[in-house]
Amino acid sequence: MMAEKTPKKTRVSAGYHHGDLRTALVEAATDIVETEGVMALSLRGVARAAGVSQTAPYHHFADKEALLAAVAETGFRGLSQAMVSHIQGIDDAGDQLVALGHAYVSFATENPGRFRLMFGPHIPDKTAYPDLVASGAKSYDMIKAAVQARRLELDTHQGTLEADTMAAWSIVHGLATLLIDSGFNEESMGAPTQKVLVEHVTQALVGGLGRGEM
Amino acid sequence: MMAEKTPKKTRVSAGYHHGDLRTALVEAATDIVETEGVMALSLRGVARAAGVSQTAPYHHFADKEALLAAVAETGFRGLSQAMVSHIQGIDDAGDQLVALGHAYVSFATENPGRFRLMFGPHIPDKTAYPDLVASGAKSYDMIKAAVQARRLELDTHQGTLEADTMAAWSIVHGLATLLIDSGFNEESMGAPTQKVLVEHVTQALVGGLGRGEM
DNA sequence: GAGCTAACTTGACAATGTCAAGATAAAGCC
DNA sequence: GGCTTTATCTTGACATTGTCAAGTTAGCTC
Repeated sequence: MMAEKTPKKTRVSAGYHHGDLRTALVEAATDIVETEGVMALSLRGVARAAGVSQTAPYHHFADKEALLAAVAETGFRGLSQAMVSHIQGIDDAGDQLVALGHAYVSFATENPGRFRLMFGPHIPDKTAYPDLVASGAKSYDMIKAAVQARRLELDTHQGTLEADTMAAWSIVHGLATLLIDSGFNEESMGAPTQKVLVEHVTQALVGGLGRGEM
Repeated sequence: MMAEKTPKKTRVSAGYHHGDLRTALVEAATDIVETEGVMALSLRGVARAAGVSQTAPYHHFADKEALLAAVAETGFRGLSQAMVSHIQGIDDAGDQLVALGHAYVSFATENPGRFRLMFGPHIPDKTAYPDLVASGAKSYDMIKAAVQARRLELDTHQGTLEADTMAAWSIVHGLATLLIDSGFNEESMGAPTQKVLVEHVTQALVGGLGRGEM
């Protein structure tokens, strides 16, 4: 036989014990969230998709919301991963910020279901899931680091680092949510326009950061 | 008697016919959305709050989503109203943009439930509700007009009006959603900070708009 | 092997969204 | 006035859902 043993992480498939139901459930849920939307997801449906009984998920998640939190967490991990790989080899802080913007917006438009889950109201109190908060903080910290570097480049001491970080985060986050939420893509523009938009929008910010008029 | 007749818009209260169930339902739903969150809203609960049977709402709304759309619509109306009143008497386009930012963010933080409903995934296909789209477009148009004016002030012909509008909308929308979604308010800052943040963030944009480095 | 425990199942319950059929009353027509 | 029409609201029902309680299975330790 080709595979003599079934280690921990691979599915054992057709037994009473599933082998790795937890990740199977997260994957099935992610799939549903991405293809049919959060609204269409039911715990029972996820269990069905994973080939187990309705109550099996309760041995791995406290309730439906906890499953969603796990899905959101993998989303945050994917997001910060994408951000990391987008700034590799870029030294200029301004360029880094633009690159982070591209990564952020691309992730959102490519995984709208997860993105909405990550920031939407389906997990009302996200602080109840420490792992969620932790993986979410990574993206924030990356933006903050780039903003910090940019401030050093410009020798800016105006405003606070946090406020500038919020500005940077706001603009990419806003663009991302607007792109996926307000049916902008399809009608009024084509595929390449998104990149141009991100470029323009982030440049507007990068150009404006050091220049307060207050 | 003090009130001799019951005109169309006031509740007739205790009859078989309600008088104005539609608006009563929207009001009850808005209340629940704002106090307990969208997640906690059930059609039956709304009906209960309005003092009617479970299926009464179906004579005024096709389904639960249609009720939510109506709530969201009043939200959009309130938003553009707030925006209008915030720029009254302001001539400078840059100042107008800042004022619009304040209006936008204040509306979001003061009506987080409605705001989440307006842009969140609970109404998956918003284009199915023309009135919703129409009232949403008003806010967009106001931002666009201010951006247009700002471009004239700066004599900018760089990028497109739409792209600049998206930049402006993105930054205020992003800030608004981040403020209400990522538990930022309570912990790390006090009440006055929000205003400062809006000021800083919008100024960063206004300062950057005319200054592309592309 | 015996027993322990985690993983899974069946069965049930209350709550929900929604449909079908009937009851009520307000408005229009004579 | 009385009669008919029609919009409004109700009762009753159904499938689906989230979740609990109690039982079953099987892998692990000794």
